[in-house]
Amino acid sequence: MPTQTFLNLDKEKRNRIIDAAINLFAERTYEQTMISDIIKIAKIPRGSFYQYFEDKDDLYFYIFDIVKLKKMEYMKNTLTNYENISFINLVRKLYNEGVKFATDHPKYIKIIDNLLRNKNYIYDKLIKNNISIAENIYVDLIKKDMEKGLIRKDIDAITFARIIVQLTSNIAVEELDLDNLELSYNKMIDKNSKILDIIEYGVSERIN
Amino acid sequence: MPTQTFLNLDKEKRNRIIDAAINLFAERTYEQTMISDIIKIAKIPRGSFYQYFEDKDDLYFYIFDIVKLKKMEYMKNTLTNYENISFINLVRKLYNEGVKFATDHPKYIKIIDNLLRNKNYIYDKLIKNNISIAENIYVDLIKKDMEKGLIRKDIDAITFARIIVQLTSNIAVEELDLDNLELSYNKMIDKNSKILDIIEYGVSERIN
DNA sequence: TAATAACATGACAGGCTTGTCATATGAGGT
DNA sequence: ACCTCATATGACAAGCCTGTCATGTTATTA
Repeated sequence: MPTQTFLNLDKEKRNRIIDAAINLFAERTYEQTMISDIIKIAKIPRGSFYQYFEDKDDLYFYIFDIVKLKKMEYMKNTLTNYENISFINLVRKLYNEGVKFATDHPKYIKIIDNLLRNKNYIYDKLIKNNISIAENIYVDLIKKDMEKGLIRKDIDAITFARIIVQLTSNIAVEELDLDNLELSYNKMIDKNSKILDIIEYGVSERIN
Repeated sequence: MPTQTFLNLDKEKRNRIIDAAINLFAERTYEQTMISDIIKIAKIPRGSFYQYFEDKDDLYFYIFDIVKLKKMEYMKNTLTNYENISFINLVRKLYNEGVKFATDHPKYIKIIDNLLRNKNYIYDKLIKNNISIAENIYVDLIKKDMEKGLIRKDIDAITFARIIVQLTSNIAVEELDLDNLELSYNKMIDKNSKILDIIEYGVSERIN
């Protein structure tokens, strides 16, 4: 948590620091990003930084919170209202919302991507837990769809949930090209749809 | 490449260094592993290390080569002789051979895992290229199976290949428990089989 | 045995980072 | 004008790591 001093800062200065951090964490991993770089770009003295944040972790968590909140804005609706939709279509929707978020806020998605690519203690703190929560929710939804006959009952729900987590958390970002966001958007949407088509067919009730 | 001096070393000393490196690279990532740790465990002076290897990269590449060669031993047969087998069954076979390798040489698979989890420049050098080679081979095989009617023709071959790469390179290791290798083995084989069942059905020709 | 080549050794310089602290500056209230 | 509290500042200590090098030590060969 940033200090009160940081929160009291005038907006311009605060944003200078936040922007510098976002730009750097988007370019490099957590370890590769040095406080020295951040203060150089944000044009604040070293001493000030430590008056605003306890340490690098403190800053990173603060920035990641901003990213997370923004991503939630895109998914909130879907996540609070998924009763009347099949699991696969829920995943489709979330995926597409994620893609929209990614192209609207490429730097934010780069930050997330850097975190996912680097499974250190920060990853453990910020992601690991959430993934297992997601997995559990997915398993429940999959089981419901099994009852409804949308998914074969001989599928292993946990395995299926993990396939989804695995595929959704990684593949999309590879296509993100900062210089051509519109093309990236279309590519990602297309790819997601193709992946989920295969999966959907793979788990659907066999027609005998 | 290690120096001639290193290769001239008596076996005991050479193995002490190799073992120390393997143990450390299995426990920690490349960046987290310090030369100081290696020489402490191998019980050689700092100066000697630099008489054997140019730097940390040099040692790492050497160790990784050992790992790669060992893994190849397990897959060689399948990889040189995959004409009369469907793509999905090839993947099944390779996957199961990978699992055998993993349980026979848990430290080696940990080294690979640490590399896959940390996408830095070492990853780029050692893995990235191979993945795209694998992808290309997969695409060819997928297309052949499409001709044979084993895989639906409306599947996007590249997408399918990537799904396979993605799933096979990541999921298995999560189950590896060094304290119970037999159980791990069974779990991994089981999981792989379940994943590939879903995928196989997902891409197979629809029966109308 | 003497000379030469191969190998061993650890102190040390150099580079980079983080976090601290004593001091300076400014803003608001009385 | 003065005092006080909040904020600003950058030099610096301390830590850590890498790679080098001058100097021993051992092996080999003539």
